[in-house]
Amino acid sequence: MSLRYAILGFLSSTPATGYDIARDFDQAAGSFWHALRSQIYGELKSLEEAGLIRGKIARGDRLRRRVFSLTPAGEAELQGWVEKPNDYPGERDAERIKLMFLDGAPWPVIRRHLQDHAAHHRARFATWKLQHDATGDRTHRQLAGRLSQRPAAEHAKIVFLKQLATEGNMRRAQLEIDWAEDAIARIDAIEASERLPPQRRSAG
Amino acid sequence: MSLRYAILGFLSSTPATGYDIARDFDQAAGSFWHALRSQIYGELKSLEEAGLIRGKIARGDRLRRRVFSLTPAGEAELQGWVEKPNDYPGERDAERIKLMFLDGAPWPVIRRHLQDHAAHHRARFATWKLQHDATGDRTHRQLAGRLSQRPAAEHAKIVFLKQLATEGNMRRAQLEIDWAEDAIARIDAIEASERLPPQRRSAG
DNA sequence: CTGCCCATGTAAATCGTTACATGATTAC
DNA sequence: GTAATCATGTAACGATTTACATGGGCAG
Repeated sequence: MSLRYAILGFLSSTPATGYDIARDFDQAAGSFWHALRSQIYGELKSLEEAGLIRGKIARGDRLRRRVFSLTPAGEAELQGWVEKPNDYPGERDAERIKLMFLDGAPWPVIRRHLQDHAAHHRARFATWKLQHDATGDRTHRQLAGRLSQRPAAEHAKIVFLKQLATEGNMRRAQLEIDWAEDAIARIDAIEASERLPPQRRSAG
Repeated sequence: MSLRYAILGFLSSTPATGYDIARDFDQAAGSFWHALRSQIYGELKSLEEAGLIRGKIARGDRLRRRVFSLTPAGEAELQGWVEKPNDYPGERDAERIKLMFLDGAPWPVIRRHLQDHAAHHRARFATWKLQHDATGDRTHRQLAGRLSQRPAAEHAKIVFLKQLATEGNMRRAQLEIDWAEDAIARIDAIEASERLPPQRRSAG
């Protein structure tokens, strides 16, 4: 059900077309909830049928783009949802399964797995950092829209929460990098010791 | 597709019935890939049709339980999969969406959200630690099965990788706890300063 | 007038959850 | 005998991915 609310959240910052949402989702609410165009259009349809959003075609728009915005019911629905305790999904982590069952593979294959992992999270870190910085200096598009419709007294809180979220994700990415690099160092040590002929315990 | 491989991985440690898998999944391969009984039975059926596992009813078993084990094709399929680079799924994190759009809620509601988050991950940490310790002393059931069918020379590697995985998850859980506690402390400070009458900058 | 981006969808298939259905065995 | 647990599934629904389909506007 979360896509529903990710979209409501997006639209609570600024009205947008389905295309806008699909295009910007990965830099805004959707950076925490990935979704594809096809799914977004479907969800918009169902949100409109539920009366939570309304789509209007600006007169004179030749492309007949439908610009969606929240209805009061939609605002209430979003607010009700965010205040409900989160229910955490079960673990689903293919990377860990691969790692565990790589125990029949040679060390270089395992090292590669961990290097890929670190590389992936270095890229993730960079994109979270961009969002974090763009939030700090208020150049972030969605954020700017949100601030513009809220009293100045609330701005600090809005920025604080958004940065709390992005900061947490930066810390997560950094942890994955550190974990993988630690693991690689330990594997280097293991491999080095395996390459030596078996040693006696005494140094005599 | 990963459930398929989580099950293949499970069965690569020990033969089991669908019921066994469903019961023990959360302490074994399934601790990294949550799944329900109904889905497991379905996947077993499809794995058997694909010739990757085989189910046998032990003669004399009144319950006619089907004990599944990997075929050589299944072993090859698993090995091929784990060595392929992982493709990381898009972000899907309802907690972060809630946090961001809690900016219209009072601080106590936000603090509660973060306390719940910390509590959730304290529980997760504890279960990962149990697995990690049970791996270290070889009392972990699935691990014991796996070790018993592999040469002693490989045991250290098998334990190392499993502990690498559980250790990583412990670190993740700890990070979430730290992040939430940091955030709560910052909110405490904000609230304390908000409760004071607006202060002038000079201390005169 | 051609290729690219804007813009909106539908269809089919797969993956995952929730609810339902059934029967055997074991402990009390 | 009856309740709990063992054991195996099916059905319906919802969420997600992949592929397909269509047409307008704009720059060269």
